[in-house]
Amino acid sequence: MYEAITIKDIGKALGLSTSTVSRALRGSYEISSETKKLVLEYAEKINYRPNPVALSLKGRRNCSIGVIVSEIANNFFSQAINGIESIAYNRGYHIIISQSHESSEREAVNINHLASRSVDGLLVSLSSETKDFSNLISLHEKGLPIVFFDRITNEINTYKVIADNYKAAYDATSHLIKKGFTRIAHMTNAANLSITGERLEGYKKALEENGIAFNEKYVQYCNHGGMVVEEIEEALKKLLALKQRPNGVVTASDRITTGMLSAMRKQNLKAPDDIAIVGFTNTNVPEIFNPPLTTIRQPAFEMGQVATELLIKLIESKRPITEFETKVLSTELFVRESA
Amino acid sequence: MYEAITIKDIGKALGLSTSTVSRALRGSYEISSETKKLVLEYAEKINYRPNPVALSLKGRRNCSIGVIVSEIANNFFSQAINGIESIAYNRGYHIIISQSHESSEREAVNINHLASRSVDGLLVSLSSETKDFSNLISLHEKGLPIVFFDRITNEINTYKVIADNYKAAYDATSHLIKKGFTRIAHMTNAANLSITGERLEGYKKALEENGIAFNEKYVQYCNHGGMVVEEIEEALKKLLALKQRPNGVVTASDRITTGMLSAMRKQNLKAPDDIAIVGFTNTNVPEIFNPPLTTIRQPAFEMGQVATELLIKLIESKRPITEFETKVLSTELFVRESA
DNA sequence: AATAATTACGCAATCGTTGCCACGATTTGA
DNA sequence: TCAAATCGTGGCAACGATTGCGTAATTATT
Repeated sequence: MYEAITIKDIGKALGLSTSTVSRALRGSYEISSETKKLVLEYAEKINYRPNPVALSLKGRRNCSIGVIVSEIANNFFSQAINGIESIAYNRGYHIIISQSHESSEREAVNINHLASRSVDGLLVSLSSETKDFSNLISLHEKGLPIVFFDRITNEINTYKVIADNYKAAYDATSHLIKKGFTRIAHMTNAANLSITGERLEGYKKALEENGIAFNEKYVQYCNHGGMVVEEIEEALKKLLALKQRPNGVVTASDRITTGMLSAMRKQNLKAPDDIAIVGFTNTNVPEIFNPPLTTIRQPAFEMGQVATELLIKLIESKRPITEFETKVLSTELFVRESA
Repeated sequence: MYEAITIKDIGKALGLSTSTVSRALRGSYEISSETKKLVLEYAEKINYRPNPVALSLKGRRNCSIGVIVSEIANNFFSQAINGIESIAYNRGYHIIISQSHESSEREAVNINHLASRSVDGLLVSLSSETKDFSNLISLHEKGLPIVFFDRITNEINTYKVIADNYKAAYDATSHLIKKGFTRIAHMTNAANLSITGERLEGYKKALEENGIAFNEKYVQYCNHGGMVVEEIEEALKKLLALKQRPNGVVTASDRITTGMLSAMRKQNLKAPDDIAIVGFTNTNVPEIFNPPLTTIRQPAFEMGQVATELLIKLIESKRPITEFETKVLSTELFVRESA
C-alpha cells in the first residue's frame, strides 16, 4: 500500500546510482552541475519527497517535536500549543501532540512512543499523578532534549518555563482582601504539582501580609484538575459545611474556575455576594460569564513560544548545554465583577 | 545521542543471531520454547523496545493514526479528539494531532508530514479554505486509509461521520420561531464548508415551513470560524445596519457563538430581549453564561469514536473495502434562557 | 609522454527489523 | 538401515537514504 517515489526510482529513470542521486539532491560538490540539474529537475517534476522514516533510521534529524500535556480540552494548554506551533512551524519543525489525561501511566506510554518515534525533543507539562521521573530521567540522560513548561520538576536539570504562579496567586488573593473579603478559600489542582505549591505559597503570603490566619480547611485539592464535575461540587460542599464559611475563593485552573461557577449556580450562590471569585483561566471571553469574571490570565501562548525556542536551541546546539535557567513569565489580573 | 537497545544487542549477549531473537520475540512457532524464554526474559530485563522507525521502514504497521483538525482550541474538536483517543488507545493505536488553522496550505503540509511518517491512517476534518483535494485524493488512491469527520467532501469516496447539521439548524431555527422570533439571522462558517451548507439548508427549511421569507442579508459568513474577533463584530454590525434588524440569531460554531455573545455585550445588546440566540457549542458549562445559553450540542466525542472505529476497520481490513457509508449522528437542543 | 591531480561517479556498508532460504541435527517412517 | 521429514537456528537480502572509500576517465603538471 501507498508507494512513494524513492531515490532508487530517480536513479533508474536517469541511469544513475542511488548515491549519485542522493548527493545531487543534497547539492554535494563532487557531482557535476549538469547531473545535479538533471536530478533536481526530475525530482521536482515527479514530486520526490525523501522518506522521513528512512532518514530517522539513518539517525539524522527528524524535525519534529513531541508535546505532552494533560488535556488539550483546556484553554491554557490549547493556547500554549498554539504558541509552540507558531515557533516550530517557522523553524521547520512539526509537532506531535499527546495527552496524559492526568495519568502517569498514559504519560509514560505516550512519552515512550514519542521518544521511540525519534522526535528530536520533548516539551513536557507533567500529569498531576506523576511522582516517578525515572523514565524521563533516563531518556534525558540518553541525550533526548527536554524542556518543561508549566508543570515542572526539579528532578531533571534542563530549561523550564513557568508563569509567575506565586505572584499570580498573591495578586488574586490580595485583590479579594482589598475588596473586603477575608475568609478566602483556595480551590486548586493536585497537591504534588509544582504549580499547586507555587500558587499556595502566593496565596499564603497574601493572607499573612494582611494578618489573616491560614486555614488549612480552606484549601481544596481537585485531583482531576476540574475534569470531573463531582470533585468540584464535593469541594464546594466541604467549604460550605465549614463553620466559618468562606466568602471568597481563588480557583487555580481553567476547569476548576468554570466548574466552580457551575457548582455555585447549582447551589444558587451568586458571585460576588455569596462567594466572590477570582479565577485562573485563559478563556477568550471571561466577560460573558455571569457575572463577568475577575481572572488571572497566564501567558500561555508566550510560554509555548519560549519553551519551543529553548528546546530548538537545545536540539540544534553543537556542544552539550549544561547551564540552564527557568524562565518565569508574568501573569495578568483582570478585574471584572465577580470579585 | 540517545542509544536504544536493539535486537542485535540481545543476540550478542545471548550468542544468537538477530533473526532468531526477532522470531523469539514475536513468539514464532519455529523457535524452541527454551530459547524463546531465554530471549523474552533477557529482553524484559534490559527493557527492550522494538524500534518503531525500523518497523515502519520494513513496511509493517505503525499503530498510529494521524488526526488533522482546524483548531484544537475549540470545544468541539478537543472533545472529538478525546473520543478518537478513547478508541485508539484501547485498540493499541497512538494518535498524532495536527492543526490546519483553517489554512489549506498548512493542511497540506501537515497531511504530507503525517503520511510520510507512515501513519496507518488519517482522520480528517477539512480546513475552511480547502478547495483542492488532489493531494488527499492521491494519498487515498495510493492506499492510505482516510476517514472524514464533521467537515467532509464528496470528492473522496470513503467513510464519513457527521452530525445531523441539517436537523440541528432546523431545530435551532424552529425553536426561535416557536418563541415568537421571526427575523432570524444565521451567523455561520466559511461558505464552502460542508457543514455550512448543511446548516444553511436546515435554517432555510425551518423558515419556509413557517412561511418566513429567506433573506440573504441575514446570513453572515465568518471565514475564520470566529477565531478572529473582528469578523464577528463586523458581521454583527452588518446585521444591525439592516432596515429590518434581526431579533434572533442562530450561530453555527463554538467560537462564533461565544464571539457573538461577546460582541453583543460590547454593543450593549441583551439576549433574548434585543437578539435571541441559539448557538452551536460544545462548552461544558453553557449555563454559566449571561444569559444561560440555549445551545445545540453536537455529539463530538461520539463522532470521534465512530470515525476512529471506521478508520481502524479500514486499516485492519484484509481485503479492500469499496462500500462506504456516511454516519449521521444526532444533535441535541438544550433550551435555556437566551432564546 | 609519463605521472600526478582532479573530477564524477559507483559500490557497499549502515541504521533495526523481518522474510526467505539453507543447513545441520534429530526424529520418523518404510 | 537409509531416505525423508521435522526442528531449531543462522545467513543474507531488503526497506530508503546516506556516506566513506574506491576508481575510471579526464585534465594538469613536469
